[in-house]
Amino acid sequence: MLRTHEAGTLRADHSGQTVTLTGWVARRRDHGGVAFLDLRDASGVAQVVVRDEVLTEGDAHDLRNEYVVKVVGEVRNRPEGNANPDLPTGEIEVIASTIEVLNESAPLPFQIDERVTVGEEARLKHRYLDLRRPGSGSAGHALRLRSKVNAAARGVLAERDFVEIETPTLTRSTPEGARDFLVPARLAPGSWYALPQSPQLFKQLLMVAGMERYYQIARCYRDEDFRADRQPEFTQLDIEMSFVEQDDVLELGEAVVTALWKLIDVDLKTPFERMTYHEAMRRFGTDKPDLRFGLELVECTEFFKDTTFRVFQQEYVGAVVMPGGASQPRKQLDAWQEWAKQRGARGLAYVLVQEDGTLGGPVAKNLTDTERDGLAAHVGAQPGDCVFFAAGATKASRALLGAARLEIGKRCDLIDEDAWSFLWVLDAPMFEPTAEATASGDVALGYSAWTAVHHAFTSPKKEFEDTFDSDPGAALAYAYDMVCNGNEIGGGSIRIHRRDIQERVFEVMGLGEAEAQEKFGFLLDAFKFGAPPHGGIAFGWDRIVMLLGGYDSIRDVIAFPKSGGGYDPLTDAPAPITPEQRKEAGVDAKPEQKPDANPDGQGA
RNA sequence: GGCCCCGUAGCGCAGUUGGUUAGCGCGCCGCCCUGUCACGGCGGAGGUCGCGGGUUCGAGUCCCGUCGGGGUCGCCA
Repeated sequence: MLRTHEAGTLRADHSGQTVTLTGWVARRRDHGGVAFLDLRDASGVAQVVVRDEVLTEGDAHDLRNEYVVKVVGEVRNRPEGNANPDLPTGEIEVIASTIEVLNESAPLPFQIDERVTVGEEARLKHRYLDLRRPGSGSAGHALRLRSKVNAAARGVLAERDFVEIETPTLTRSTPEGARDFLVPARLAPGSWYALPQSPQLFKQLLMVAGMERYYQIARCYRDEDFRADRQPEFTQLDIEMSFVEQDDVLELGEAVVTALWKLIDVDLKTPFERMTYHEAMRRFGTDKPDLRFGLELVECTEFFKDTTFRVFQQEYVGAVVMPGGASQPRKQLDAWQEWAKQRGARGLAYVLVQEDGTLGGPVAKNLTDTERDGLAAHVGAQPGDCVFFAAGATKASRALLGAARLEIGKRCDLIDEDAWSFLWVLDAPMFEPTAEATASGDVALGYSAWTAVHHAFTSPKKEFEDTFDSDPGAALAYAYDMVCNGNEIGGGSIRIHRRDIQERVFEVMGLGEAEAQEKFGFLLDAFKFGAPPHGGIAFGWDRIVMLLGGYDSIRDVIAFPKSGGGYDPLTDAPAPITPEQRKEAGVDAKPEQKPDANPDGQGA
């Protein structure tokens, strides 16, 4: 090693020792005859005192920020009154006897000092400098945390004899909802690999293979539009187990997550709270409720059963209360309308409960006396509160109220930012009407009235085994999501392992035998040979590290993330290819037209 | 794809109702300084105001378009 100690580890009891340090010049305070260098390495910072003669000898007179240096010197306690209590190494300093410049640094595009704010665009373009920035909120800290997260998960899984297995990243398009990234196959011009959206099918094959307990920290690829919590390539902790029931998977999931939160000194209570999908939708208007605050939705359909107010004569009427909301100025209430419209709603009806108990706002005068008298009590509103209503289709109205609940929680500061709320959302429906899916632009798999909510291999709950095809809308699945503070951080299901049930599921989805065989024949084939009952779960790894570290974006916890449009500001990828590459890759090759070829190129 | 916000020096930002030479902090360059710790002092360099068009006597400022970034809805295990 070029050094004997790491700068950030030096303490008063090193005093008197001669040490060799290596690192970067974080800052230089030159007083003419003596200069103070803050020497930074990965462990932290130590102050080095350099006399003018030593600087001259080391040809280090023009030392600038981020020069790489090697310092030999003696550790000693700082003179009386010169200690720096803000620094872990503040008791001591290193009196340099020699200093050697190992490398110079050009002037920086931005300052490494973590107290200086730098825009994300600049940081991503020079990510290697961004990662060099110290501090607990830095991207570099996030990567170190992430490494510990990986190790903690591996620890739990190794303890239980799980097998870590890598699956291909060049594969066939798998039947999940998103667009695939495609890679041309040079040796088969006109044919393409797809990058996996997840290792879903491979992990099921591994169960058929008798591995029994599989996991992988797996890179997944989806060609969709991005968000703060989405990247074109992202990471899942992917797990699959044989001979298990739903409770076994949930228990394992809790064990993994508990180990992760221990890293930030949070003890999670297990088992986690459980809630059915329907209950979550009814009470919170979402399948990933944030339970750090109350403010549940109130069903009002029955209450307004005989209403004369046309707006409320709907399949569903619901409400959410905004504490103290009655004092909002008119402008603010109008802004709520805009907010609702942005979400595709017509608006957000509201009633203001005045301090004297009378009701205000434009809706109030349309209500009958009985309705006015009972309303506040029914929705649990106090004088001074504002009651927001949504009326219309059940699903859309609840979604709007659920979003309003969150917005109210934020605006009224009802969310305890230090709290961690974990729960399982269980019993998701197996199918949703294709109309709902396609109306929202979804590409439905198959050609029937129903499409799978989770995916096509999700097992119906035992009590729906006989009826899921006669009444698909009512069928519930062994499907579960782990929710943390309103974020879905993991999800999975018990899979179908019986061929007859799988075929009936395909039938509900309108997927013919030939088409099923074409899309994932290799899985169906495998299932002929003694597929064990199995199930699993996948965790959104980037999102989990983001939550653990308190970051706002998953870009902060990815070493080299992409910006909007899938662009990498560091490498300038994606980039055009040369005509030669184009020819060789076979990008433009026309595939041979098979007689029964399906024109649908979506790969589901 | 829709909507909202942003784009001014290497970085972070200000720039009034459209008005003369576009500012501030940090950084950078030079000189000085022996106890500083986001050291300090003196001096200096650095700008196609994202790009294109328009309105105007005059545009960083107003209008249209476009590109880039961020957020959000759509979409997305």
